[in-house]
Amino acid sequence: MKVAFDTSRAAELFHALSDETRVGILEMLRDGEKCVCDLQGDLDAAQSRLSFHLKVLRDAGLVADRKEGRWSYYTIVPDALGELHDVAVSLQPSTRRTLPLSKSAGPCCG
Amino acid sequence: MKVAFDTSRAAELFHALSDETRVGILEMLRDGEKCVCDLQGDLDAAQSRLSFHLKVLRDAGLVADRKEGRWSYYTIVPDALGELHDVAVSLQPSTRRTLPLSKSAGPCCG
DNA sequence: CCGACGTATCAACATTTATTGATGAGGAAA
DNA sequence: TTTCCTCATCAATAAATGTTGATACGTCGG
Repeated sequence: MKVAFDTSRAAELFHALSDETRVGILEMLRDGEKCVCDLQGDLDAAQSRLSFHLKVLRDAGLVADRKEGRWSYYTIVPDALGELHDVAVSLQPSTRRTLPLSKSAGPCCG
Repeated sequence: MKVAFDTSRAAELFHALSDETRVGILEMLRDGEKCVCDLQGDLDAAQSRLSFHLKVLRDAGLVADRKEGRWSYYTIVPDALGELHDVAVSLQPSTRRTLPLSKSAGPCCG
């Protein structure tokens, strides 16, 4: 039973979220579109720093941006969070698992 | 409505999984306990490298180890994957979200 | 056209993380 | 006891990542 699962894509998603600032950004975007200056206010981050982290999220496909006048608005990409969710589920131990002591004929490394 | 959500814990979990080797380890552990040498065989990793990544996963609480004779057996900690799952769900955009054009009185940065 | 604004990008630097090879600790077999 | 096996840890180095301040680019208001 092959797992519908791309290891490197999974790592890419996790990597994009491996920073507290970036998780904070997603938390804020949870309830709708925000421009950079909104985020800058709530998180306490310099503009270039925020821009950097937004780029990381964008490159991973977790957020999308939209330009309007001089502002950039960011939103969550729901599909990407769907992927994340699927990975979290896929990693859960399978019910049909090798029992700890099933190797009674001797230890591992046969 | 406060989100049951610890940003720094979330980042910690994601960080631990932000590496392809470590995701690969969890994939293998999905179907049961494995000793380091088992992992070493299937993933193609030097022993000290594997030990390093296992430590990262262990420090994040994602795996647990058990010593038996000269072997160390590793297993997934289901609760940690539960946390991961919860975070993935929590990050999904709320249904009650700010509409993109709800700020009709003018752009952001009030 | 000019200056202010919002944002992206860049260069330089600091910090963190990963890899490798060597060493050490504890258990097991002879 | 001696030696081998499995694994953890360390030191050194390499590579990736995050931060800061400066600069550049497009847009808007005057």
